Amino acid sequence: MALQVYSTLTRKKEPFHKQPGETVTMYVCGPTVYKPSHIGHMVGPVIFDTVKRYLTYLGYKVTWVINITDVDDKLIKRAAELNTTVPALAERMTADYFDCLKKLNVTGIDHFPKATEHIGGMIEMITRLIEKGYAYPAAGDVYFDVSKDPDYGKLCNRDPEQLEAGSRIEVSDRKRNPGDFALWKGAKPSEPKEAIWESPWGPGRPGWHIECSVMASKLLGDTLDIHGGGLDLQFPHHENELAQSESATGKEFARFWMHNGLLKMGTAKMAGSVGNVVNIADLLQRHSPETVRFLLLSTHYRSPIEYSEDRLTEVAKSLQSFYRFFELYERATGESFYNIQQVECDQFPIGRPPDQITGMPDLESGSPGGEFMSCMADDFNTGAAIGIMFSTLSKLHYLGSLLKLDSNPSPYAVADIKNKTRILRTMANILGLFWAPPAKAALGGDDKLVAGLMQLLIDLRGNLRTEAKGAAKDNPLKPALFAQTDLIRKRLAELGVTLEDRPAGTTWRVG
RNA sequence: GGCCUCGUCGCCAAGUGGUAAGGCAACGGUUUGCAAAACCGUUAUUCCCCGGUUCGAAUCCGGGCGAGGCCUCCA
Repeated sequence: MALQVYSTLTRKKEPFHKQPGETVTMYVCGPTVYKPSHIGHMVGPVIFDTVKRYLTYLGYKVTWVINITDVDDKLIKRAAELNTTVPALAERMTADYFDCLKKLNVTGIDHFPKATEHIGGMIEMITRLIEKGYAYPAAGDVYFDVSKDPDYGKLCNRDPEQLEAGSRIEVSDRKRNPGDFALWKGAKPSEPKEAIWESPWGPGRPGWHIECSVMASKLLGDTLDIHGGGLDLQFPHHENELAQSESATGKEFARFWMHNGLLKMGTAKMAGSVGNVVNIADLLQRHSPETVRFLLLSTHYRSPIEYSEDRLTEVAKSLQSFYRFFELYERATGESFYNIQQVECDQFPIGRPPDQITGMPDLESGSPGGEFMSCMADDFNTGAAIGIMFSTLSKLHYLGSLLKLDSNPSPYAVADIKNKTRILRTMANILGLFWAPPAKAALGGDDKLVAGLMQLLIDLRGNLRTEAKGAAKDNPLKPALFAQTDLIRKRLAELGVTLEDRPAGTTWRVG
């Protein structure tokens, strides 16, 4: 099956048709940096990071841009509240955003343009729009005239005439039509001077939508292959971006509009405006970044995801079986799962559709499963792909049992499991999962002293076990010795440490 | 009022015309000194309801009922 991508513009899946050339250009709307990031802000980045990983695996080069909106009403207001400047606040919140991305293993973003660094380009585009008759200045502001754009509303199926019916649109006698939106906002007396720029229409700052149009074309060209963002940005933000850009350039703005579903808190979406946000920094106190990323990828990207502690706990539980396998793998092979080389895909030339990637639905072939690749080719169906990954894990565990990896593996068995585990490693790489071993750190598990003490305890308990197992059946010491070994295990469990007695020796872990 | 989604096992979730993936939970069994982990097996004749199209529908169409998003800032 060749790669199919759902297009918001046509409301259906379409064969992925990029522009000529090997590079895929992708633009995703980023945050307004006035508050620390909440989990909802990470949905898009995690999804599009996975999209990039998959496309890269197929052999495309992907250039991905996320913008940083560092000037806007909310920033001005918030900076005043905190008695700081807009640039200082923006810088701090941008750093927070970057930190969150890094923690969730979102590594593929190539450029983070800032709105304030592209004011000149915005003035140019606004000027061009005025010259072409799509925009008009009005008392220090500049507005886009929606009545001049014949296909305005095509992205969201909006009729400009009906926009008048909606009474929530900002009323302004400067606008010619109710649906007109600001390209440039004249400065108000109360606004700080670091948020004011000179322009042909007087001092002010850009409207919200224009920055994306300008930065996208500046960095990626007039036509994007993929434009992404949250579902809540469809209207008016993306509709207006599209109208501006296509009016200014006369070219198609984006081949594919992809919109991710929103994170919900109970039944309502999580958003600053609703006041039900969960900060990422807080969240990561309770759950690993991997758990969070896994949750975000476990459902289809266009569906809403409900955030809940229970859900995260459940996901964390399901990850355990992967970790158990990684440990088994390391015991058996002496090598870390995290260092495995993925199965390369470079035998598949650029643009070659995934249906030509053959072989491999099971563990017998050396390339990552056709089933997995088919799921990803079907509009990046990560939920189904994760299902395949679980099945693959099961097969590997089963193989591990057959090969007796935990007691006396033959060199053949070790070689076999090493070879087949590469498939799992490859799937994980495409989804951006299992990038680093889970920390034992919670209880000091990474500490050398703790590790030493644990080994001491395990050795002493091992002596007791050996003695108990060697004792005759009717020896009264036998149950007493076992009682001691069980007590040690029980007391450690109370501390959150699990002991596991295996043929080759006892292992321990936190959790 | 307009536009747009969604409703699949106790919970989460794939599947969008060919006879219900996967995870969590639960219950049997193997293994283990006992555990833990792992393995094997069981768990939706049925996909919110009612009609229709079809040889065939969870999937398409019509009508209900229910939940949500956008139309104002929002990832």
